[in-house]
Parts: sequence; structure tokens; C-alpha cells
Amino acid sequence: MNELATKYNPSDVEDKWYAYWMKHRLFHSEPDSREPYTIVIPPPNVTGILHMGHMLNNTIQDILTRRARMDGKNALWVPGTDHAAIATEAKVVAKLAAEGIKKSDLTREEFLAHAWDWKEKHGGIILEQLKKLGASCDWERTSFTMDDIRSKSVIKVFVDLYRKGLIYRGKRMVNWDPKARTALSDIEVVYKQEHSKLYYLRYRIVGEDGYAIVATTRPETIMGDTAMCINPNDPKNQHLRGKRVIVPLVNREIPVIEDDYVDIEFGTGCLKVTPAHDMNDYMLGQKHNLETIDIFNDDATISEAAGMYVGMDRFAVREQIAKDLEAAGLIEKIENYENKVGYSERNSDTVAEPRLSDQWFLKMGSLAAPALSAVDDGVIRFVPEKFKTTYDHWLTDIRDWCISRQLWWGHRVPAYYMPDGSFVVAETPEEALVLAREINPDLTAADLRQDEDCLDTWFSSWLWPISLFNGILDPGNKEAEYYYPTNDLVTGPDIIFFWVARMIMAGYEFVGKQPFNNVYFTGIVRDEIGRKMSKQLGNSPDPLDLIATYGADGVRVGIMLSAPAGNDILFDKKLCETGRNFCNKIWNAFRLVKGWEISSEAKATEASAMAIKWFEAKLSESIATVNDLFSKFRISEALKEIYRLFWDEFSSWYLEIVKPAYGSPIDAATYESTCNFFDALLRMLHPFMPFITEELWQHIAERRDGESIMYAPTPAVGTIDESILKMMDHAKEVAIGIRNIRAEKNIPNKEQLTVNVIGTWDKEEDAVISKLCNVEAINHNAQKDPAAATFMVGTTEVNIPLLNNINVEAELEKLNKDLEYYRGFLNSVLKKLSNERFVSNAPAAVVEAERRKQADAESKIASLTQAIAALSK
RNA sequence: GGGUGCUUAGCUCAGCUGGUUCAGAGCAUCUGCCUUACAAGCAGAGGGUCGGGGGUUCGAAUCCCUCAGCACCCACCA
Repeated sequence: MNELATKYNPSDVEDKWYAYWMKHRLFHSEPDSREPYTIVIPPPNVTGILHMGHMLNNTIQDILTRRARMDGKNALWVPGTDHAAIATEAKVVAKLAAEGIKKSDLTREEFLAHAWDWKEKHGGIILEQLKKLGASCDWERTSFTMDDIRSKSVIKVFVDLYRKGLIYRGKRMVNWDPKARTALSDIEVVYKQEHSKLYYLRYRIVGEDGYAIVATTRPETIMGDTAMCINPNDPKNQHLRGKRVIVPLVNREIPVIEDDYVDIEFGTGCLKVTPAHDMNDYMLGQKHNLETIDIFNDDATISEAAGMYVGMDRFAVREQIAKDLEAAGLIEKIENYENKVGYSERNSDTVAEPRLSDQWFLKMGSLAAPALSAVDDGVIRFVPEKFKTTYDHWLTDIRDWCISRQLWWGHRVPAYYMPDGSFVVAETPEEALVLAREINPDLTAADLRQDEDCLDTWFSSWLWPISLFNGILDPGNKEAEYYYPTNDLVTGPDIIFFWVARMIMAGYEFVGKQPFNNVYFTGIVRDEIGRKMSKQLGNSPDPLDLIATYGADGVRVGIMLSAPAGNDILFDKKLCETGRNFCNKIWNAFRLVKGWEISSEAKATEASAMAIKWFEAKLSESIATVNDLFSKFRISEALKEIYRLFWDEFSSWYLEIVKPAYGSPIDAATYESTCNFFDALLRMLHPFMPFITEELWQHIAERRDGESIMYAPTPAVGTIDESILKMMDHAKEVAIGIRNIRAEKNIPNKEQLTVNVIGTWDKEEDAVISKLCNVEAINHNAQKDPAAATFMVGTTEVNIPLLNNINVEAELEKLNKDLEYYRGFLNSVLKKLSNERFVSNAPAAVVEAERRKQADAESKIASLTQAIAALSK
């Protein structure tokens, strides 16, 4: 087919077919009588851009969706984005700062106007990028966690949980992000191992000359010290019992308290207690009724309450105070120390600060119970299963969720304060007023003040599989009934707590059913030397560049070739090259087939007829394998299987056999079978490589406008004729043997050969061998020719008489090497068989197999010995 | 401190229920080929005592124990 280039050009076809699919609304789904198949996308950050993790994740989702669609299901993949409260607010703040605008100078409404502007401008770029990848999402259903339905759902759920008594407000020690100036949940703190210093500080003992030495990593918090604590059982520190000590520099007297929380072995056994700035100290403070001095502002600069270093940053103070303490002779020593420091997950350069503040919490105990059993009982299946343990562990010992954030970009807490400080919780200000009036009939709308806080982003995304179908506001509606529970969720294990676990809880709490049946955890994408891909390292290739270079199909294949479930994937561009080359292979196979001239008179050759029968069986066998792999979510292996089928079996063997001689036409029957095989292969490949398969599928047969491979059925398993598979395996072995002889002896392919078979095989395969190896005649039960190259297939010897004299010495060397090998082999088999315990204990079939090996080896040795004798004459 | 994985060819990894689909694949390397679909290709070749040690078994890459190294997750040791 001359009009087809020798190389596949993805850019010629990708946009064309994506537009075609969109035009014909082929991604769109409505409830109908078919079985539904549903995936909801893990919503990427609305202002984010595509990275390799998304590529992997969404390629898998697309494969699953497209496969389900071809399996005849009503497949729906719902796209959308997440408002990403902290991340997006940080971006908007930074953008405003660049323009010289401070957030603190803006009203909430003004700031939100800027934020929405930003969202309009940058939001959804990532979704456009997904289209380039070929994602078959139903774009008509694109949602956003802050759109109308999703926002109202969040508020409704908040009110519901509040009324159930599961949400409460309270002053608690929480993790604080001083950059974003907001509270964080426990799991939003990431601990990193660090080289720190351990400062040994001198606290003078009141009424004595000596000092008590306290070891701390955070000397800057001494202004907040309100006690020193020792273990009552610590023999070293008995002399401190009941004493008071003086905080160095600060010169405040504090009591020495006793608690067996203190580790006698650590440092000096003396612990400084700073209830406002440490989780444990807070606990001690509560227990021992200590004063709490909050020495930090919300941006972690020193507050007025500290009395010194006011306005300085905490880390600057740490350095300064060390110098000042040193100068005052109040430092005993400073040691190097390894410890873990908690950072804000969203502002990864910012150390989180434990901070006492008023926040909203969700009680988790009753929510966790059904979520735990759903996974334990297998109602929800995790792939790979190992993540069950992690999940169990977290849910078993779960803590309340801090759901409030001191941000503006997000869903505002629907609590309304009355002038006396008490509050009501309601979905709207109007309802709030009604409730407030029940308490105080004199109140007006103007008296109510809505809580300033927003809700954690995850407090909206945990509803995603429900709220996408409006299942919160309109429970039991037609769509929710049809699409929920969704089938598969594809996500990374890093958000198993943030998102997966919470969605399961929400599913049971608000619908009474699991949100999905299977969770497929992908690995983390790393670079070729194992580093996590990140913007900072600059080691993440731009997915769109990759698509431009290798084509979307090539990149999809590249990423899938190395992506077993749950294992990290070391991404190497070379795999995309493999993917691109595969596209090219498919393309050229198509060029070959489409280039044939078809003759209705010609009859199928014997070789072609056999090849067709064989490939039918091979195809069926492969389809069965792929089906099995899909059922186990071994998607990467499924692709490898199809890759091998297309490249090795179809292209290298099948096409080579049926290919007509140059200039000759192909018979119509073989042509038709070949096209049917090609069609089936394209359908198997389509979920992985949507674009090239659509392009070729449209050309392999007549198609109507609007038809698409997207809705062509996945090929079904036919009968698998084992005998023909075996016969062909044998024929391949013979062909490889002959090719080797040609290579060794430098015999051009054009030169026809004669093959003598000493022994026999099924003559049906002769035609195939002749076709593949340009063999003129195969003589069965032939006489041994001493001047022939020889090789063995099974127990049969194959002789190729050569026109030119063969190199006797080289031939002998080869034969002797073979002989040596088979003697060794026979030896090991005999050893096994002479072991009585083996013969009596091993299953009969295994013993039988060994006996057969013995017979084979003996026969081979006999033939080889003969051949050597003949040659040596 | 607890947990979960991993360690197989130079590299990345398969190897699911112990035994001819058990020592594999791809990439890389090497040797021939511009053979009329494809040099982004074709035909071949070499390369591993399956992390160390012990055990169970007729038989172990595969099951058990142990040691070592690596990775990740969880946990309030200043």
C-alpha cells in the first residue's frame, strides 16, 4: 500500500480520532439495561499539571474502562478536579504577592474572587492533557469538588454528622502549618529523619547552688516552659523531688513535677515541659494542671507572650538563644542528634508546629467499623492484597479527624455563632436563623456570624463516588442506583488513608454500601536510578513531550510495560521507545497485508491452510491467558502477552508463512482469515493503544461513520486445538535449526535446500517448513549423508546435504559438543531414576517423564554417535 | 520501636498451587543480514552456583527458620 508511510506517524491520527470519538459522544454513558461498569477518577488538583504518576494512573483507568466497554458493559469513567484547598490557596497567595497584594489586605470575598479567577484560568489544563493521552472519560460529566452539587453535598454531610453527634468543636493540640497558617490533620504531617542538635540546658535549682540539666532539641521553646518533669523512680534525680527550678535566660521559677512518662534513660532524665508546643507536654500539662504559655504567633514567629525575641522566626531564635545561653554559661553541652521532624505535607519545606487551637473534629470510631470489615470480609478487594494490613492497622487505631482549616478557598464550615458565642449548625443562613431563634427569639440575621474556617479538602473528596451521581442530595436517584457502587478504583497507596479509607467510610455512612468493589494500587513512578519523580529534582519528563516524541500509544505501552500492581516503577524513556517501535511494527504488518493483491482464483496453499488453523488456536490460547490476567489485574502482563502474540506469533511466524511470493497474489480465503486475525488483534490491543488500533481498524474493513473499535467486542476464546499447537512448535524448531545452518554455513536465503530426515515427523508440517526456509524437498526416512550439516529435533536427526564441501572438523566439534551435553543430561536423569526413594515417592507421572527423558537422551546419543562415526570416515 | 515488601543475567523485572512452559522476558552486548511490510527492522549467540547460612522433602528460585542489605508505611521518646 504505497500511500502508507513506512513509519507510523501518531500526530496524523491521534487528534483526528479523539475528535471523532468526542463528536459521536462515544465516551458518554447513560443508565440503560446493560450491566454498568464505573470508574471515578481520583480528582487531580484543579490547577495542577499532568505528571508521570497521573500518566500511569489514568492509563490504567482508561485500559480498564475501554476493556469493559468492549466487553459489552455500559462503561463510564467520570472525570473531575479537586479544589485542593491548601495547595491552591498557596498558589493564589503567591500570585497575589507577586503583584504586591497581601492576602491580609483583602476581604474574604475579594480573595475568593481572585481564587476563582485563577481557577478559571488554570483549572482544567490537566483534563485537556488527559485527552492527549487518549482518556475515554465522559467529559459531559466533568465535575469539581467546589461546584454546586458537590458543595451542597459537603455542607449537608457536615450538618448530618453534626446532628448525629459525630462532629464537635474543641480546643485541642493540632498540627499547624505556619506557612499556610492553618491546622492540619495528623496524616498531613510527614516525618523526615534529620541531623539535629541536642542541647543540654542548665536549670538552676531554687535554693541550691547546683543545676538540673535538661536535654532538648528545641531550646527556643523555653519561654513556654511551665514545669520540669522527672520520673519518680529515677535514682539519679531523687534530689530534685519537690524542688523548683529556674528557666535559663527567662528566669522564671517552675515546679519539678513527677511522672513515669519520662524515660529515665533519655538525656539526663529531666524533661522540660512546654504544654503549648508539644503533644506530650500538653498531656502532662493537663494531667498536672500546668499553665500553658503560647509563645508562637500563627506564622511561628515569637509572640508577645514569650516576653523575649518577640517577632523573630522560631529557627532564628533557636540559633540566637543557643548563643545567648552559651554566653550566659547556661549550656552544659551540645550533641549531634538524629531525630524525626514533622513537615507539612502540602508545604513540604515547612516544619509543622504542634499548636493549641479551636478546631472542628470528626469522631471516627463508628465510621471505621464497617469500613474495616468491608475490606476484611473481601467485599472490597485490594490489589495487591498487602495493603490490607496497612489499612487494617490504621483503621483499628484511628484518631479523630481534624476537619477544619484556616483557609478561605474551600467549603466554609456551616456553623453560625450567636452573640453569646454559642452556635447553631445548619445548611443555610436561613435555617440557621430559624434554629437560633428557637434559642433566642430576638435574634436577627445580622446577629449571626458564620464560622470563618473551611473544611479539609478530603472532607469533600471522600464523598466523590457518591456526590458525582448526586447521591448525597438526592439519595437513591436513578443514576446513583445504576452507577453506584462503582467497580474499580485506581490510585496510589500514598492516599490509602487520606482518601481510600475515608471514601469507604462515607460509602457505608451515607449510602450503606461500599463505594467500589476493587481498589487497584499503582506503584510510585521513579526515575531510572530509583528517585521519586519530583519537580524539585527536575527528573520527571513532561508527559506531553513524551507524547509528542513517541505518540500517546507508545507512551502508554512504555509505562504499562513496567507497571506491575503495587510495585514502584522505574520509568525509563527507553520503554516508550519500545512502545513506539511496537506501533511501527503493527503499522508495517498492516502495510504488508493491505499491500497484497487478492486473487479469487488462487487456492490457499497447504502451508497457509495450516498456518490459519494454527493461529486460530494460538489466538484463542492467548485470549484465554489475557482474560485470566485481567481478572487478576495483571494488566502489565496482559499487555506483554498481546505484544508477544502480535510480534512473535503473528508477525514473525504467521505472516511469514502466508505471505505470497513476490509479485504473486494471495488467495481470497487466506486474505480474509488474515484480516480477521488482524481485526481480533487490534481489538485485543485497543484498550492499551486506542489511537493506532482505531486508525487501522477503520481501514481493515468497511466502516460506517460513527462506528468505532471502541464498541467492537473483545475477541472470544474459540476451540484450542492442542495437536496443531504441538505440530507447529515442532515445525518452528525445525525452521530454527535450518536457519542456524544457513547462518553458520553462510548459505544465502535464496539458495534452495534439501532436507533429509533420519526418522520421521508429521508430514503435514512439511509445507510450512518449506515455505519458511526455502526448502525444495524434505526426504523422510532418508539415508544419512556424510557430507551434510546436522541437527537434532527431539529424537529425529535432520541432515542438510550441502553443495559445497562442509568443514568436517567444525561439524565434528559441534556434534561432539552436543554428544557431551546429552551424556551429561542422561547421567543426571539416570541418577534420579536410580534413587529408589525418588521412584517410590514421586508421583507416577513425574517418574514417567524422567523415563521418557532417558529414552530421548539415549536415542539422541545413538544418532549423534552414528553421525560422528559417519563423518570421521 | 512495630509492620509490610524486596534481593533471580550488565540493567529493569516475570517466575501464581514445590517436579519439561524452570532457570525465563525485555533492554543492553556480540555475530550475520540494506532478504520486496518493518534497520524504530530481520536471523542468531553469549551471559545467572536464583542475597548468605541452615532446615523440611525423593526433589527447593519456589515452603520453614535465621542472618545481612535495601525500600516503604505506622508510632508522642524530649
